[in-house]
Amino acid sequence: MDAHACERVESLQAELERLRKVNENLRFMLQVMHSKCNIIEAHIQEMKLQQVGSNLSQIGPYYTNDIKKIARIEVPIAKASQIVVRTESKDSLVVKDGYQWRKYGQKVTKDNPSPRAYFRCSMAPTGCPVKKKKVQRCLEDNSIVVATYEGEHTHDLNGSLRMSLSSPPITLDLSLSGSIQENKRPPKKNLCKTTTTNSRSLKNVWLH
DNA sequence: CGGATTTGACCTGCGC
DNA sequence: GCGCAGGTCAAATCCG
Ligand SMILES: [Zn+2]
Repeated sequence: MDAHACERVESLQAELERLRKVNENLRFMLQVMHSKCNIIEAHIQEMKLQQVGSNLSQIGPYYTNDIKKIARIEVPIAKASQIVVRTESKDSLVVKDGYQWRKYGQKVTKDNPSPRAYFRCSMAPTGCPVKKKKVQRCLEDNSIVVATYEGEHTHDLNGSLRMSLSSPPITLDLSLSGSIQENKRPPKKNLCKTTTTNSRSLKNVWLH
């Protein structure tokens, strides 16, 4: 065996690993782009519906079915924010993001082989209109989780989690809580906090 | 013992 | 109406 061959094999393995990581990042970014596209599509729909609604109201009274439809379609658009989170291949579908959620359901969907989990805020009697939906595993990459939040908390993240900020075994929360504390979710801005595409700091992305 | 999770049952909108 | 697909409820169970 030449040392040449061994060396070449090693370098090729290193290259393979590097490319694997690159591929991982690209998958993540693709997921982010997909989510953004969904959001843009939703906005276009909303604008269309507004136009149609105004036209119809100009023309005259229309049926309550249409009103119900429009309301049902428009309401989820109004209050929905997504976050694309990269986890470290944990099965734990239980998200610890600084708030405390209570899981109330889980269903498998038609298109996604992995189930979708539903959460509610643990402080419902404290007046907290929230609904949370979460689906994981973008069909092959089990390290990507897309969480969709609906509604906003009225309470701060008191009452519980004071996680260590160093390196907890659960991977996906510290950067998230930081973004919550800092970004504070501007109410009507399309700004997405995308962590830089540098090398490893690509963790999660807030979309709105 | 109290709260969270699990998980099948149940409900509801929607298309046929 | 019927059936499907997705969303929610609630009894049972788990876990500290
Ligand atoms: Zn809350």
